[in-house]
Amino acid sequence: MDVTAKPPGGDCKAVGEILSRVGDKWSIQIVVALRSGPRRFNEIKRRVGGISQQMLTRTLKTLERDGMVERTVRPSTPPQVDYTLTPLGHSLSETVHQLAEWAAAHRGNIEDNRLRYDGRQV
Amino acid sequence: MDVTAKPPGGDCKAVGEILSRVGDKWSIQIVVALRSGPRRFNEIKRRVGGISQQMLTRTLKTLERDGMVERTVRPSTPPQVDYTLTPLGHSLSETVHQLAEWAAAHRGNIEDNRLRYDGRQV
DNA sequence: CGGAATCCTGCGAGATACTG
DNA sequence: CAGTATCTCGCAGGATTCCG
Repeated sequence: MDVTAKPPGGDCKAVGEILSRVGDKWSIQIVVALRSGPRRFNEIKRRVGGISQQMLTRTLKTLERDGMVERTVRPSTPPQVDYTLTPLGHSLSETVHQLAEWAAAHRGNIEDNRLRYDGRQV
Repeated sequence: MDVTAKPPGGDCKAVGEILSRVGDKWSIQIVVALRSGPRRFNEIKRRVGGISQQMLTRTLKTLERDGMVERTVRPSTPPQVDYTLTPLGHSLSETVHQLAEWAAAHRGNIEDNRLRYDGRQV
């Protein structure tokens, strides 16, 4: 079967793929950190907070691979690298923003449900 | 600092929470499987496809805890259990649908980017 | 049929140290 | 400053078996 085709119900798998791509621990936070403009490596690290440089490097590379961010090296001493959100990255951040609003709107509700559930179960 | 308070920029963390909650391998697929109405355990298992009953049980329980699905036991022989999407679950599925559309719209783009990136790097 | 309990594995992810 | 290389560990998630 051709994967490039778009079967009627096949999108669910695509969503799953996107979600696992973007649903990892850092991708979204990095994208959000880049919304306001180009940032340098350690600048992002500081803004995200709690991320190891290992994961930052890794995640940035994946995001770059997917065309979400663009990496620009300026050969100076010390070397300076800027990361910028591409249009695709921006459009993702917009979409994620929807989810963010949903999350903000229902967070209390969910926590409430959890407390009730846990209260019952113990 | 009070975590229950809602600081202006604090939503990003909430999103992260929701994403890691919902961004796991199965939650979304289960929610989607339940959109069309109540389903029984093995029915869901069949519809989702590829999930172990272990993970199905686990994920359903978490979704129930968060108030996304409701579990209804009908004491018959053999026992019959129905899972239904709550209003909260439905609203989630709506929101996720947005993401699904984004995914569907940009999937080709992303794959393209990957191929190009991989081609360059080798 | 719908689970619970148990065991096992790989990968996500952190910490640390080294390089250019 | 901006990475790369290792090492390690926890946990998501799979397979299998047992229970009511």
